[in-house]
Amino acid sequence: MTNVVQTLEERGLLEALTSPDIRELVESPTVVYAGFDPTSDSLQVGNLVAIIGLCHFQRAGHRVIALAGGATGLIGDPSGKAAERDLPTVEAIEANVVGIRENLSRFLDFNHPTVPAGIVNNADWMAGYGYLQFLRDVGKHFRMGTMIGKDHVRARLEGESGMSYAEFSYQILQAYDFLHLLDKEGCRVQLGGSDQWGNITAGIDLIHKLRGESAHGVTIPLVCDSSGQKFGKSEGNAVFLDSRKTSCYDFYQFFLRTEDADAERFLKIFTFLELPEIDALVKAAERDPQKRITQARLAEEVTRMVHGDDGVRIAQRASDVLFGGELTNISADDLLAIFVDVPSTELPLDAIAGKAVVDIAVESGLVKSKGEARRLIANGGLYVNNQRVASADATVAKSHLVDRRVLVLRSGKRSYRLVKVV
RNA sequence: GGCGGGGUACUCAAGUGGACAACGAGGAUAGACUGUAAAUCUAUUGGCUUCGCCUUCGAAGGUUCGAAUCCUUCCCCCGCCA
Repeated sequence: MTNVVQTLEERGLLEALTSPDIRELVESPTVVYAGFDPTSDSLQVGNLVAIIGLCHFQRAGHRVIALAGGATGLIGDPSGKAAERDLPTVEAIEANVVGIRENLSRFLDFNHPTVPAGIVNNADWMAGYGYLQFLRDVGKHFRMGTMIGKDHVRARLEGESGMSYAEFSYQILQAYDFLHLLDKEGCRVQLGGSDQWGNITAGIDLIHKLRGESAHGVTIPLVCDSSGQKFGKSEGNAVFLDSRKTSCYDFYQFFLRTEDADAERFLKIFTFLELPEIDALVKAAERDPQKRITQARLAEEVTRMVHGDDGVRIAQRASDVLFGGELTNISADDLLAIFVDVPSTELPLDAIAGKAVVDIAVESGLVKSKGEARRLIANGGLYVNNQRVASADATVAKSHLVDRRVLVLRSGKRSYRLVKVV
C-alpha cells in the first residue's frame, strides 16, 4: 500500500509527527480520526485541509473516523485562540452537529468495501459522564505543570486575556476522546491542524498512562496565503462548504481568485491530482499566465469535490456570463438560472420602478446603509445590470428590468445581488 | 474578600471637561493599472431627509451651558495579596 505519510509530505500536507514510528505504522492498515468542532452549522474551507488529510488516509487503505465535537464544542477549544470565547447554547451545538455531519458525509466513503469511514459524536460518550467520576477516571492522570505548559495555555496566561477553567479543561476532554476511540475502534492515530498539537499529545499521554499503549499524532499545516493571511476568508466572510451559506458560484470564485504564488501549493493541498499533472499545469501557466489555468483547474476540482458536477456547471456558467461584460441579449430565465446561487431579494414593481438606486441597493442587502451606497457610487463601484451608476441620485426605471422581472445589482467586480419583481 | 490596573469604532491604539463622529496603524471595501494575480497609487471606512441633524467611547444614573473625559453605583477583564 502507498505510505500515506509520505503522500502527505509530498503534497505539503504534513506539518509534524509525534513520532517517526508513524511512517512504519501506516505501512499496514490502521485506524485514524480527526475531530471537527461544531462552531458553525457548516464547515468552512479551512476545515477542508483536515478532511482531505482523512481522505488520503482512506485512499491509502486505512479506516478513518470523523468526530463531530457535540460535547467539546460546548466548551470551546482554546487552541490558537487569543481570547476567551462566549459559550454557545446547547441547541446551537446540536444543530451545528447535524450540519457538519452532512458536510463530512460528502467527502468520506461510508460504503467502502474494506475500510468504510465512520462518523461519531463525542456527546454520545461525554454527555452522561458525571463530573466527579470524570475527575477520578481521567482528571487524576493529568499534571498541572504539563497542562499549564501547553503553548496556547501559556500564551493566554502570560498575555492579558487569561483563560477560564472551562477552556483550560478542554485538553482533557479531547484527550479522553482519543482514549475512547482507541478502546472502541482501535484508533491509534489522530490527525489535526498544527494548533491541535497540545490536545493530541495530551491524548497520547493519557493512553500511555492508562493502557500502556502507544498512540500517535499527525498534524497538518495551517494554510495561509502568500501574504500570510489565514486562508478561507472572502470579503471578510468565511467560505462555507454548505451551498446554502456560500453559493457554488462564490465558492468557485474564491478558488479562481487564488494568487499565482499560491496556485501550485493549493493544487497539491486541495486536489487529488497527481503530482506530475500539477507540475505540467504549473509549467503551462508560466508560459501563459494570463490564462490562469492553474487557478481554473483548482477551482474546478475543489468545487466538484464539494458541490459535484452540477455545482461546477452552475459556477462556470455564471462566471462566463458575469465576467463577459454586457447583460444585454439575455433573457430573464437565463439570468435566473445563472443566479440561482446568488442572494436575491423580491420586491413589488412599485418599490423598484422610479426608486433611487441607493435605496434598492440597501433593500437587496448589497450594502448595509445608504451612506455606504453613496460612497460606492462616488468611487464608481456600483453597477446596475453591469452598467456603472454615475450618480447617487440615479433611479431605476422600468426599462432596466430584464423582461420586466429581474434587476442585477453589483458592487465591485465580484459581489452580486439579484432583485426579482413579485 | 482586599488592593492596584483596565474596558474607546472591524482589530490594535490615541484622546483625561469644549476645536470629538473621536489622532494614528492595520484590516476591509471601491477606483486606476492588470490577467477576476501580485506590486503600486487614490478614495472611503457610525447613521440619516448629508453645506445640517441624530446616535456612539462597558451599563445606568448624576454634576455642568457643555462629558469619551469629573462623581456615584453596577457589570466584565487582568495582576498582586488573603
